Amino acid sequence: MASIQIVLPDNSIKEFDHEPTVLEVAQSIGPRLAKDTLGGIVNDQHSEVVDLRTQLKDGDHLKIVTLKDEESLEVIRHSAAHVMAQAVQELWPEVKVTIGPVIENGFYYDFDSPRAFTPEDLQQIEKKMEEILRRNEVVEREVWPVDQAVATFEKMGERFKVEIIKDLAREEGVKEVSVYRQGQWFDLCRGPHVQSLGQIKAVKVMSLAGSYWRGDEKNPQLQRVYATAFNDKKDLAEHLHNLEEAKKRDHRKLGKDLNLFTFHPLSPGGPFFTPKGTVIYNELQNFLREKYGKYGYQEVITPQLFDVDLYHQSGHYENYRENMYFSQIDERDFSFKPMNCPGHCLLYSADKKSYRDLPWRIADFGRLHRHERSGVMHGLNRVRTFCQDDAHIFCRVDQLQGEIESFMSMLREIYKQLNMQDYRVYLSTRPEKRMGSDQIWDQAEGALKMALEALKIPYQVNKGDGAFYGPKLDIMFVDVLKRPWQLGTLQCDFNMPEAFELAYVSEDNQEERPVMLHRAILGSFERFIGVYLEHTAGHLPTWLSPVQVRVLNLTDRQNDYCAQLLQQLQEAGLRAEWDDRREKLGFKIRQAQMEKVPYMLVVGDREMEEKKVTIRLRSGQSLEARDFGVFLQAVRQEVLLRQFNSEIT
RNA sequence: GCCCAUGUGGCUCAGGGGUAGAGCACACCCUUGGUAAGGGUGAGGUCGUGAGUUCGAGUCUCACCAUGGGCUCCA
Repeated sequence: MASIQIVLPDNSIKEFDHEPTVLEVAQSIGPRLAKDTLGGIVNDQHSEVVDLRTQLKDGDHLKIVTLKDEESLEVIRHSAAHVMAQAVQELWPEVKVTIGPVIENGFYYDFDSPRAFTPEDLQQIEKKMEEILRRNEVVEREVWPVDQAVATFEKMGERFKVEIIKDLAREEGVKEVSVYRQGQWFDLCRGPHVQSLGQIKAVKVMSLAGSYWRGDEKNPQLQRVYATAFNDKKDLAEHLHNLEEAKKRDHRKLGKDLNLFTFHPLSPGGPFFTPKGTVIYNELQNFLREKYGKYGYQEVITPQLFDVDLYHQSGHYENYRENMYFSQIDERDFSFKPMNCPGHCLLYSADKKSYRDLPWRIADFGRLHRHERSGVMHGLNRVRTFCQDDAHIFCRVDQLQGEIESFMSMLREIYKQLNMQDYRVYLSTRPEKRMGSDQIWDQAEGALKMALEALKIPYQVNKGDGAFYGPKLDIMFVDVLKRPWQLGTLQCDFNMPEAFELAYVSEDNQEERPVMLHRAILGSFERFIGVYLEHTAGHLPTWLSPVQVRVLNLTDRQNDYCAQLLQQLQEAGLRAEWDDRREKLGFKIRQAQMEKVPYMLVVGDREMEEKKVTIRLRSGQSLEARDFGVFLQAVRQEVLLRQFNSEIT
């Protein structure tokens, strides 16, 4: 018999007289390894883990996955999802199962239950899961013909499973399906799964939520139980700790604690920025204005309210009405603008444009209103009124690449200055349903690609994910907690210029249609402030801090000196305060710390006599006393240059 | 919009049928204090809104409003 060779990561070869499973290979290496085996990675395919019961072929490269490997989490969690489903059905046999996939930090299972689960039920589920894990049952894989599977699940009343199997048979022509059995309980599943349930060391049921069968509102509503599983108790504890940390830097909490913004029931989704929050808002706007100057943009102001006819022309009424606010005045229908582009098109055609006017880059900090569905609002991240750092560029097709490059450079510059170094770029290309000729799409997609390549910016292609009116770039910012946020975007638009019959006169005196680029870097000020607060945990750079310097006196003997300092700080354009309350230094420091004031100037008799200040940073570090003028210069410089980190040490 | 949870002074929360509590913040007084809370006194709430049950409702029931977790992850 021909021998079957399996290649291990160190390039050693194991030989078999038949096609072995992953587990058999592990057994051939050693019993300890076999015991710990959770799956395998075959031929290094995107580190996708296959079931340990998978049969290997001659010449396969195999990496055995054990508890020690990151990849094992997927297997553990997948099996833990089955354990949860089993636990729920042991507790409430009438509950039907649907699906239970692994997600980013855990897994969930969607149940069809006649009774809504309660928070107490979650604890019960967790207890039952632990009980099942202790039984340490062996997990077995069985392969059933479709007919048998349908009949079995039908008899059990598991209608969702039946639907899944029938769909698989119909859409993918599947003839048989795999079933995993643990003791009496079994579930239809592709795998991979553990050898025995005792290999799952740490589980935690997290939360409860509503969901819909196959994610569609029209389908029956299911109950989703979120949970997670880890390789050991320590990792689980660490994960829970990280969640606590994320909670601490939740922008809604910081917004309250730092007194930056608030909400009122009379304007759901309508944030109020306090004086302090408004400082951040305006500073960001000024920051962008400075960049606009550098990159050749002109700022414009356009109306808030438009006759609905505008939105018929732009197509928003037909496609976006659900999200718009309307108002009738003098028997005429108006709508609040949900975006700036239609207004900008009107402004574009207010006068005759020549090719010499292009590219025409106009920026607008106009307020937008979008009627988001009531259940989707979330702090500053999703609101109903907001302001984008929006701009539109009208240009010729052959100018596209240059404009895209310029945009990406500007984005890179801004993100770098804000210490947002980690971001990903996605290029979405033509969808099935689209407008415009293939030639225009070729040009636009080509321009996007060439611009990214010219700047050596790595990107991923989302094939077919573009808008019907043009391809786009989406920029996902990844924050310090590794969470992605979509902030920046650049979209090519062939539709709007068409709808508004925009034109320019070319060199040879022909009327030509410009291309329109929609672009934003921060997204919206609202969302950006939310994201940035979480990214920095509220430790905003000095130039964005509502209070930049606070003077703290020890006794009222220093009052005159402190008043002088305050005046000089304010005259230098800094946002400075003097805490002149008759409180102890420790108390004043505590307060300034909690407000995350970047610089605390401690002034006692010593400082006063030597005309110095002692600086305390919000990091807790205390610096030695120095000349006030030197400090003032340094802070001014830091603010002027909008530095992220303090140079004062 | 849908499912579940929550809503008590500015903030964080306790109280679960007999008519409102704490800490912080706030005001005043004492304390002049060297790097994250000195002490005292006081003011402040028709307990999200509306209806119902009850002799009596923050407390139980229902409706509404708002907020929070989700509704994208597909055997």
